[in-house]
This record gives sequence, structure tokens and C-alpha cells, in this order.
Amino acid sequence: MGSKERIQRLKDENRTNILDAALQIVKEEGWQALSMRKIADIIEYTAPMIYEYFANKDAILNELANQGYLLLAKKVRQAKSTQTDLEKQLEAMWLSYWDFAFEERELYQLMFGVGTACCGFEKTYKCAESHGKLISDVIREIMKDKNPPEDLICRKYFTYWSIIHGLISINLVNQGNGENTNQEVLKDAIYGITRSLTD
Amino acid sequence: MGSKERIQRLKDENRTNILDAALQIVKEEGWQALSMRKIADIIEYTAPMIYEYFANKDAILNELANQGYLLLAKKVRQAKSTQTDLEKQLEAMWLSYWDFAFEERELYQLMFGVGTACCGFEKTYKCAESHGKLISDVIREIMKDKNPPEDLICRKYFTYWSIIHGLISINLVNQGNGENTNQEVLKDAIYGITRSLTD
DNA sequence: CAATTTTGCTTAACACTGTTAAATCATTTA
DNA sequence: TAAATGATTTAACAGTGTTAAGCAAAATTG
Repeated sequence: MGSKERIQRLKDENRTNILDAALQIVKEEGWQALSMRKIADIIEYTAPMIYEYFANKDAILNELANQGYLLLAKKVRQAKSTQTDLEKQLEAMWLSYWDFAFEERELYQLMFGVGTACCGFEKTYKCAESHGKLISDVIREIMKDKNPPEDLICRKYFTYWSIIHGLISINLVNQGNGENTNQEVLKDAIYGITRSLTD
Repeated sequence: MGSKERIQRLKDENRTNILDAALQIVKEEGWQALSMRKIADIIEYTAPMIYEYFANKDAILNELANQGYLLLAKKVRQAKSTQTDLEKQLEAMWLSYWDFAFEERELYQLMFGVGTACCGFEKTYKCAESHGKLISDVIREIMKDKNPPEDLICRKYFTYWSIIHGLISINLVNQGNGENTNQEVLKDAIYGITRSLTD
């Protein structure tokens, strides 16, 4: 009765086919376009069949996210192994993290809940009275002794924004991750970048 | 024929009622739960009526986001006005930005496309071989001369993560915002934080 | 081998979603 | 009062996730 194993192997295959199909759809059409029926089309079954393998749609997303975590950890580990100096290791690891986010764009979105909502935020950033302009103005003022080019100001603004927005994002997704730690990271970061403006 | 104006006033009122209802639903049940029919229920009309005021659901989201931008800019401006010293202004502005994100959680999510996807990422962060652990290990190693407490390492890790994740988020939402600028901000940031580990 | 149970899979259906076209009702205009 | 315009609703379409019922083939049992 070795057919038990053959059947199990077929089942496993179906399972991975479902995950592969889901990822394929998302890569081609985005998360918004992912539906059970489309997955079913690709694996050449009907939609209810998927529920034999996954409790619901969220379970599929969860499993994909977990695959993402494994892949990310693997890449980070590989990056570390390319360097011996500790600080270079750290840099390589973060750069591989960065690369992962864009190579596996869709997985990263899923894993860290980002970039799924609507847009229309580019325009407003350029709006005359936007927070971006207001803050950039102060940065320019602080740095005025050095006659900074406009793109340096933009870079500094982005540095601030990134760390604050990043910290917010992490907190919004992973709600409540130690209020105290946050405040300290936040102030540390603001202070650190501000110091770099005048150094 | 002053009724023209009265009718216009009623129309305006309906428009804002729609936006208010949408925000109310989102605050109570989250973005996922927002539907045209639920909005209609609240404003005591039927769903198709909404299309007299907004082209589609996205148009509603867009308008809400724009309200958010205005509110954020206002708060940042107010924060600035509380300080005279430039660096303190900057700090106050970023702190008000921070506060806005949590006071107006839902708007922030909409404006910057964050925290809408699924979760399950807390567990994996704690997983033994996760990227988080791998990176934290290197941070600990770099700082080992100072016998750092575990929560300081965690804070440093979060600082790194925030700025990199923030930069990624901004790029994933606002796709392609000058590749060169990104790389410079990224390396600047990594270097800056790394320096703070050994200082 | 025949009868029965189990398994794999599909069809049909439910309650939703955004959105559009047609029908209805109220109000203003001629 | 009759016609026309505007406001509002009902009905419908195509799509969503999900569940229950049905069916046919395979496996198990007598």
C-alpha cells in the first residue's frame, strides 16, 4: 500500500501549487486581484477544493508570509557569511534586507503590511503648505550656514521621515511594542539626525 | 429663488456626511469593513445615491486622505509655532507628526498605505533563526565591550529597522523616488547608527 | 464478485462587495 | 393642470469568500 504515500505526495504538491498560484497572481496583478477562484483556475480545480488545503484565504496569506520570513532570514544569513568584519557584516545584512524588499516586493508587502492602500500622496507632498514643505524649511534654515544644495535637504528630510514613518509603521502593524522603547528610539533618532545637520 | 442655495447647502451637507460616515465606520470596524452600503445606511440613503457625490469608492478614500494631509500640515504648523529655537521646532514638528499617526491612526494608514495587510509577523520575529535575531546578534557582538543590556540592543535594532523599513515603505508606496537618493539615505543611515553603537 | 462506505471533486447556493441602468416618486416649470 | 426636470430607489450584474449538498469514482468490506 505505497499508494498512501503517493497520494500524500499529490496532496503536498497541490498545496504548494496553491501557494505558487497565489503568488503568481499577486506578482502579475497585485494583492487586490487575488481571489480564490483565480487560484482555482490556475491549479485546475474549483474554488471549494482549496478549502481542503487551507482553512480560508487568510491562511494562504499567512503561509506565504511565513515563506517570506524564511527566505528573508536565509538571505540575511548568506549576506553575513560574505563578510568577516562585524560592521561590514551588519551593513551587508541590512543591504540584503533592503534588496529582499524589492526583489520580493509582494512578499514584503504582505509580511510587513505596507503599500496596500490607495495612493494620491505624492501630489500632496509637493503641496505648498504640506508638512513635508514645512519641515524641509526648518531643515534648510538650520543648515543655512553651509549653503546646502536642495537635494541634500531633501535627503535629510527623507532620513528623518524614514525613521519616524518606519517606527510608526512597525507600531501600527505590530500594535503596541513597548511604549517606552518607542519614545526612546524616536528621540534618539531625531537627535541623531539633527546632530548630523550641523556637524 | 434662494432655494438654489438651500439645496446646494443640503448637497454639501450630504457630501460631508458621506465622508464622516466613512471615517466613522473605519474607526469602529477598520478599513476592511468599509462598504458603500454601510455608508448609505448611516446617511440614511441607498448606496447608489453616493455616486451622485463621488465617482467611486476610491474617490471617497482620496478625499479622506486629503483631509488627512490638511490636518497633518495644520498640526505640524502649530507644533512649530510653540518653539523659537530651530532645532526644538524640528523636534516638536516630528513629535506632532508622530502623535498625528496615532491620534488619527486610520487616516495615517490611508495616507501612507500602512498596516492594512495581514499580521502574523510578531511570532516570526521571535523565531530563533529570524532575520531579527541574526542582526541583533551582530549588534550585540559589536557592542560587547560595553556590556549592553538586552533592551539597548533591541532599541538599536529597532532604530536600524525603522529607518530601513521606513525608507522601503515610502518607496513601495510612492514607487521610484529617485534611486540615487535612496541609496545615499540608506548608507548614511546605516553608517550613522553603526557609529552610535561604538561611540 | 457485489454491496457499501469513503474519498475527491463539482455544482449550487448564501451573503456579501462595487457599480450601473431602469423605474419611480417628488418637485419645479410652462 | 400637464410636462419636464430632478432626486431617490429598486433591480440587476459581475464579482468576492465561504459553506452545504450532490455526485461519481475509488477503496473497503462482506
